[in-house]
Amino acid sequence: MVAGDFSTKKAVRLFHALSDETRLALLYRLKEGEQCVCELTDAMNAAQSRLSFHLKVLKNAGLVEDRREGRWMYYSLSSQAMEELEDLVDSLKKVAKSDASAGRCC
Amino acid sequence: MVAGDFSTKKAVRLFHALSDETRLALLYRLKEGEQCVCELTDAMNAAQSRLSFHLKVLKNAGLVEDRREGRWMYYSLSSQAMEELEDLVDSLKKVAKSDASAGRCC
DNA sequence: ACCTCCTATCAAAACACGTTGATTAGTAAA
DNA sequence: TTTACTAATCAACGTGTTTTGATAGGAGGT
Repeated sequence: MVAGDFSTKKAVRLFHALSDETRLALLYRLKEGEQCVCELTDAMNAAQSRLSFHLKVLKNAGLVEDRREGRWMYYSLSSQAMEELEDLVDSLKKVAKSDASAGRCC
Repeated sequence: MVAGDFSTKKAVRLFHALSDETRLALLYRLKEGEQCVCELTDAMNAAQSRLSFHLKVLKNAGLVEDRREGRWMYYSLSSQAMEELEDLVDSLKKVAKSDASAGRCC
């Protein structure tokens, strides 16, 4: 366990999903609201299979949710994931600033 | 630009550094305070060159700082990086929740 | 100077990841 | 049913990352 409710694996999946330019760009687009894949491919000028791949990574990390409407798939940010991300960063941040290992080490 | 003061590349580097079990374990150990590489290799039962590699990744991302004292290298968390990380997550989190794309898309 | 200790760096191998273009699946309209 | 459209999946390729064991550098001690 890394902290609180998080398994290390989940934390790794979350951070990995965030560690890519294309995926960050997708997330920032989705901040504007729900969008379908075709809107995203148009706006980002990217191959459909490429975005499909990245959206899947984001979905597996829990960062986005999808919804079908007719032929279209709509993606949106998961606000729950954002909370989790914040918690995770908090758990990293809370450093006791307990100055240090007073003794010699090795 | 992804947000505020961050270049996308910097954000990617930061998240990439965080997206690995070994590196997260290192960070959580360093929360207890500054430690030298030998303490970390002992505690984590890991090859020295492996940790050296991961500590370098963390350092390049700005997440840790190092300090030489005699033969030992001491690593510690960078509280500045933690602030930056928090800002970055904030910039992702602030979703207007502006409901959505009213119109048809494609 | 020599030896020992701690750590960084290197090259090679193993592995994981992202891109591409083609195919498949599912939906809707004609 | 046939056709058109949107999106997911697949395999192949190229690239980047991680691990490993060996080597080199730098600091102290003898």
